[in-house]
Amino acid sequence: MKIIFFGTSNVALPILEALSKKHEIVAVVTSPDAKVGRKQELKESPVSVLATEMKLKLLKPVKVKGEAGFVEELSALGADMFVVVSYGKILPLQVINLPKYKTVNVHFSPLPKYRGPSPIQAALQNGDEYTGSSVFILDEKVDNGPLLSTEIIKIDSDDNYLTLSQKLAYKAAGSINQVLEDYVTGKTTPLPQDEASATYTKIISKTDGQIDWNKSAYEIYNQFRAFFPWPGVWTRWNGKVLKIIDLEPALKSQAEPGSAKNCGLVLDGGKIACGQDTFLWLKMVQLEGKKETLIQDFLNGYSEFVGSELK
RNA sequence: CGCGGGAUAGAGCAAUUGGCAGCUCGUCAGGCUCAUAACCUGAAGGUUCCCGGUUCGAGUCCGGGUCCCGCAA
Repeated sequence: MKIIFFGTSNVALPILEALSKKHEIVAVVTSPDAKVGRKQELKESPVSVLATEMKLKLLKPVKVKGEAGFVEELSALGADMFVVVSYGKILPLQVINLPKYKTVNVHFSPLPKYRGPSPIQAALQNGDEYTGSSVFILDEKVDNGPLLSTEIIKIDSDDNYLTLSQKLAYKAAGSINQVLEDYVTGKTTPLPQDEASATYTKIISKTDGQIDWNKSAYEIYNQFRAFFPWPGVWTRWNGKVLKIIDLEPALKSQAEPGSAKNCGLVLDGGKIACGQDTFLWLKMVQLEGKKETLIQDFLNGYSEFVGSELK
């Protein structure tokens, strides 16, 4: 089958590789190179790097809709199916319906749960034990089309965005060819999603990383897992931003009933009082303008840290 | 030239108007202890990022350079 692959981030990579083993990838569409970092250097997307390595035809439209001649170019490639994984842009119907077998999307949640741009983060942040990946046929609404397959995987208690997205990506890559084959041969019937149980996620922004110390240590830990490595979690100390690079909820036996009235209070050893009489240990932090620092070193340098309050 | 913070002992940080470069931890030696990441005593460890300037005297003031980081994007 001739396939055009749409993808941008790391999670798309294993699936592109898997597809290329069974099918002819006539083109890869990815987001344009973006300026990144303090020096504003242009950086190509992970999918762009892989596609270049694989010597695949690469397209980087700024806009899918408005770009002159883009739809015609796609059409001319004569693909049988489009496959979309974490592309980052919404495709118009005009594009979706071009190929014979339409456009298939891999979404990293058990749809209709967690539709939208941050399903992996949402599962972690909510402390879910299970999540999954879904393959469905795109329609005009976001993550709304009929399902071809859903796979469930367990979330480990120490999984973060990085590890979980890897697991999901490889799991999906392992079955994608079978799912597509069953689809084109008519072995599976696309199943409409249950609209009533749909939930939605939103785009993650930097401000989502700010810690609310009134939440329990476990909620904060889940926030930390969900936003690792980006945007990370942070708080304020002495009016400065303090990034929390690593943290760990304290065991119940380390709790000190009654002392958690001041949420955000720093106790000995870098233990922080959180909501619901819980505590967490800071393990590595970074003050704005400074480097990442082990909490022991940080405490050695800033003797006034213990007893102060994080906001 | 987008905005801003920083570079001082192995690590993390101080150092007042320019005046012998300190603190906590670590390291080493000794002591105490059944024992310990505990406690006591002592020691080693510095080209204060680099180059130049001002000064009797510069970590500190001035000029230039290198590197690191936060924000924004």
